[in-house]
Amino acid sequence: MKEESAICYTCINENCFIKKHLHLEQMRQFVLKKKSFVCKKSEQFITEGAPLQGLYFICSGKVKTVKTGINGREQIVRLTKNGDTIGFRGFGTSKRYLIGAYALEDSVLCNFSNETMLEILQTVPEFTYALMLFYADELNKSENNIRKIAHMNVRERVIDLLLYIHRKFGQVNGLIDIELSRKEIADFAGTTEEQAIRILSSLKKETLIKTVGKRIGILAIPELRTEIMEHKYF
DNA sequence: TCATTAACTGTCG
DNA sequence: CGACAGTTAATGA
Repeated sequence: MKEESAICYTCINENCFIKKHLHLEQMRQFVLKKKSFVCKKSEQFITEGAPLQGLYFICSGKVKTVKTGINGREQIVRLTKNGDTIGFRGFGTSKRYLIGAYALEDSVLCNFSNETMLEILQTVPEFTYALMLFYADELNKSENNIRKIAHMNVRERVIDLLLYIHRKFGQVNGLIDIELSRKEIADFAGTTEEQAIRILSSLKKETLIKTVGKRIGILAIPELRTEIMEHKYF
């Protein structure tokens, strides 16, 4: 990728952490140190346990982050899209990445080195404060996820995932705008591919969703939502 | 055309 | 609910 096209000042990702603080002139020196590159679909750009190489920001595309379990089964930790940040969990404390990351489609990634991140955090308080809020929010989400995994059955977890990707990636022409294999759906819901397929099939029979190849469209959001409603509070 | 891959189904423990 | 076997459809050397 030409470094030029990924210069932050012309970037369209208004929700990107870097972009949001670009009005501060102190940021200019740091942005220039950024490295951008392309990661093709299904390629891995962070290896679990590899030494930290700073933070990644998604300029365009979609990415999944995973943790590998004991039996070689993968657990998808997050699904992320352009504007999102990756690799922040091990940042600062751990010397190694705690997750692996794969591109779900051809993606452009921006990377800031550990040193550059440190400099930004020490010289731009607005950025540091925003990042702290971000961490707090992420912590809250992850605690919610623990509860989900503990109390929801497989069907409910799949439904929860469908509603989540529907909200996060949106629906185009009646189909959710992300391509996940059935295996990946299973990895996110913490189950096996076959189980995930069965649940999708029954949801389809109940005309709550529809499928076109890999793509999934949600037909009855309220019905699906009520099914997992009881897990949202107590 | 053959081989590979992914979605899907049936069944058993 | 997970694991294994087996079918089907699409894709591509």
